[in-house]
Amino acid sequence: MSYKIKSRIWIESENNVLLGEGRVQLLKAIHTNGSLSKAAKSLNISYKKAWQLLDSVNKSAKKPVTINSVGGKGGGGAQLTAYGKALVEAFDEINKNCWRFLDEQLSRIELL
Amino acid sequence: MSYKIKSRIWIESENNVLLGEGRVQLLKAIHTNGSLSKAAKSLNISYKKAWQLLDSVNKSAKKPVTINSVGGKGGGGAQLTAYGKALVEAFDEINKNCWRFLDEQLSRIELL
DNA sequence: ATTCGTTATATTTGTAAAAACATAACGAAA
DNA sequence: TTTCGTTATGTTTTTACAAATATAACGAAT
Repeated sequence: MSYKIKSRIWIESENNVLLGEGRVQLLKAIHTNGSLSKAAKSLNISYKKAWQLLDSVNKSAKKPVTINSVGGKGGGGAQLTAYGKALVEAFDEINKNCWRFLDEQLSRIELL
Repeated sequence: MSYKIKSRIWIESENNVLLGEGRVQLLKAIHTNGSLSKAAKSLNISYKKAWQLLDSVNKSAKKPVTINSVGGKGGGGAQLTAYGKALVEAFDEINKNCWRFLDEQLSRIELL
């Protein structure tokens, strides 16, 4: 067969994106790095892009996904809320389930 | 809830895309229009882009997906092969199944 | 009060993808 | 043999998006 099926999923609210793969990756990087700027560096994206993504997520979420602090020792930082962590986990699980589902669907096709 | 989950799926072979939503849409338009140029017009894309897409599909498919004829009465035309039709149907079905599956997955999430 | 690495934001520059434009080749039919 | 609307392809222009650059504001700790 040798064909592969791929997918991209995302969750929207009123034509604003809440979560997608990039956003989830960013939230994970924030969690492990403790700041948005370090998270951006770790993903090789500009701080600005990271900030825009995070801002967009926080705006379309029902509750805050991160707590951002500015100034102070170390300059500040950002950390995931419990809600944010739960969202990340939920998204990842749906995504994995989707992959499994699609692989199974593809294997039924005899034409390829 | 009011959140919606969306997806994009595609089938690849050795990092070339065989089918995706745009390609399938194009194949359908070829089938209903009888020519690539008319199909492109109906989709509001340039002929060149349509040709490149179709070429890519035919190159990564095991068997021809369209039969293209150049010259002659009416200038020529393009039509789907039986194999092409079968691929389109298979893709559409997987896609619909995926939508159903994802909606069902989303409905399990209580956080949203 | 100075320092520091952040968050937050605006502005400019660069780049890759898309669109637009142009044109050759084709071949059945009149 | 001329005509026609195609397929097939190259070239240029435009546009959208990402990247780069710059800078203000912040506030706990020293």
